[in-house]
Amino acid sequence: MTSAPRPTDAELAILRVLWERGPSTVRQVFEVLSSERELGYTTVLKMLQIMDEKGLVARDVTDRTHVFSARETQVQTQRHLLDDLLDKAFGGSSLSLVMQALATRRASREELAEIRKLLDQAEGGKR
Amino acid sequence: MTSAPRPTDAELAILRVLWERGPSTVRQVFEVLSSERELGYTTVLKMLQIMDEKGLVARDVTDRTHVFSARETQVQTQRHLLDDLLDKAFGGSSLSLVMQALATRRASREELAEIRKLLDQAEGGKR
DNA sequence: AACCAAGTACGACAATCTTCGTTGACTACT
DNA sequence: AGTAGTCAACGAAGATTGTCGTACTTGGTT
Repeated sequence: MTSAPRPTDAELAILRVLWERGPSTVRQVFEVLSSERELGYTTVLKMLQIMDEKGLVARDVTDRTHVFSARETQVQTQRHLLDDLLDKAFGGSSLSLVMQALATRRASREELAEIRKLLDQAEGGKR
Repeated sequence: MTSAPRPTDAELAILRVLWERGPSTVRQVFEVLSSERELGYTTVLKMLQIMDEKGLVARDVTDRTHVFSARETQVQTQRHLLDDLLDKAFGGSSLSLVMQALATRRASREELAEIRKLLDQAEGGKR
């Protein structure tokens, strides 16, 4: 069996809720999502059914009201998505990816300092 | 008119060729792509027609054999994709994105130095 | 003028994505 | 027992993606 496929945008929105809230019922996911945008309860349900089939989420059927949880951690998924993007759009060059990421100007000064610290560690560990 | 939509995987493969080669005919793109994997000439043609409609590529109709070129530079597209991913999967935190990127791939010491230099510039510009 | 190679356009198709409406089952309360 | 509310399952519809086959067009060569 191949590993779980890349989540779509709508699937990612659901995963975000699962990562934040932890294991949740359809209704709980629906509440969060419907407060952000218009969508129906059954839409979320169907999404979760599909994501279950794909192996993106796990489903606890113990109670009548099923409980869903993300199968991968947010970090694992992030890594996969980044890896994918690296291949598809950056020719595998993590350097240019990082450069672009820093150039978006969305990084605050604190974040930059944080990254610098990380760089120190990375270089230290390489010695 | 909204800006060009996010290119799909197949579209990115074509854009890669256009970025490398510069403005190209369908046949030229087809040659490159079909050497990597099996696909038909008309598939590439159709792809480019769609990408033209979407505004991802420009088309020069002067000659009978049309010439297509990417409307955005590789860097611009990379930035958009990164921005998108940042929103959808990283909660807008470029810090964690960069951390993941650095953790995923073994960056060489030269690359790390390069990134450090970039950091200096970024911080300097913020002052 | 007739023909052929190379090009574009059109339409179709299966697969996937996203969205629901409807139905049937179960629960809890009268 | 009957009824109102909650829930999962099913099926469907419209949009997008990725892939071509076929048909039409045109410019160059006999």
